Amino acid sequence: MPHRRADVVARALAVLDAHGLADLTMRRLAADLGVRPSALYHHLASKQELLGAVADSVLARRPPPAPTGEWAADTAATCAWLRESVLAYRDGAELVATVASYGLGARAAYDAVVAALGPAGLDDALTGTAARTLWHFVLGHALDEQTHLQADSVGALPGRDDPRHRRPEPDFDRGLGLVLDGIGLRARSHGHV
Amino acid sequence: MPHRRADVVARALAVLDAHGLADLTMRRLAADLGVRPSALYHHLASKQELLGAVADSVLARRPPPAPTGEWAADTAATCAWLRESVLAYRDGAELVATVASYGLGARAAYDAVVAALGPAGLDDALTGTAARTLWHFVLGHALDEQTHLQADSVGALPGRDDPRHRRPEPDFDRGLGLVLDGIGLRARSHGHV
DNA sequence: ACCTGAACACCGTTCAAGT
DNA sequence: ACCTGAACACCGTTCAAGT
Repeated sequence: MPHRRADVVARALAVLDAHGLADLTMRRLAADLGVRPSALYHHLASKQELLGAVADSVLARRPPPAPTGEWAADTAATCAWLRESVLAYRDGAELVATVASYGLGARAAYDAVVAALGPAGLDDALTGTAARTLWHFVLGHALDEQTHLQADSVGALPGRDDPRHRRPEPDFDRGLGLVLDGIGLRARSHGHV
Repeated sequence: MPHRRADVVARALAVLDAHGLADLTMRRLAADLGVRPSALYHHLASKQELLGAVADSVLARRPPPAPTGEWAADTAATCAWLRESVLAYRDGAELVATVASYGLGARAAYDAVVAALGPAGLDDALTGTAARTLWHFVLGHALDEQTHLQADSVGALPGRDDPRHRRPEPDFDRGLGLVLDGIGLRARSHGHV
């Protein structure tokens, strides 16, 4: 039975999650679909386009939270959504960060951060700066976790190396709080609430 | 004349700067040195090791600024140094970010950020969180510039697309200020000075 | 010590041709 | 429309052998 573009992208997502970004090759994906590599180019123009579509699938698994108008809570919720979305798939953070930095996808997710930030009342340029700062923080942090770099080895204050402690949310929340407070100092209504 | 490891790494840095990270392959580097690809493995165990060494070369071009004890000024200066270091070579940000996230190098640079932050008096865990937040901000921001994504297209508030405006330092400085202020709220002496 | 030669197991992409 | 077959121009790495 013939495949459609959506089948190819869905299968690519499965390969990503099962084997990682390094093993998500056009040839392996083709083999997985029971087809020759050249057949993929009937559905997609390039591997770049495939990666963009897969990244968008990762981010479409769950929709971003609907804004309530409280910028700090909305922004925190949107960042948490982005984090959870990329952590839900193997190498999700690396994929989304790469795709976004080459402008191949993930636009809706970035726009969701900008939208959440809106009611803070920053001027356009500063809103963009704040959104990019949050974007890099969330993806960089998730990337550290997923390449696991066991989190504190990029990390590692000399002398602090407990073997297996998850250090899960607290580190993310504290870092996010840092940035949100910095934004809060510049928001229309000082003190981010 | 035979080569030494340092020659190989120096040549790799030249290839990086002239042709970009995608073209920095073992085969191309070997050809550039007038040698067969297999000869490189006499000097380096793997391409990963090469990339780690090249990243360290990028960061060794200039030493990080010496701390003065004023954490906010020192941290800003160290971030500026990191930014300038990676921007000084083609694809420098991508290289350093990748190498760091896989734990292959760039440790001294990260430690310099931690050291600058020291006098802020945060506890160890929060110092690490703050340092990683800054690290991701600086490299993510530089990456956006270098993949030029023309800066505001990860970016692009809908309706704001002037064609060719550099938007150089201000955006970086404002983003950095955001994070530094967030850190300042948690520093021993509130208000980051 | 430093390198060659030859191989292994891969890549992304194009394009004429089949059905 | 969807795919095959065959090719092109590449990858990183290993290993026996040369000097």
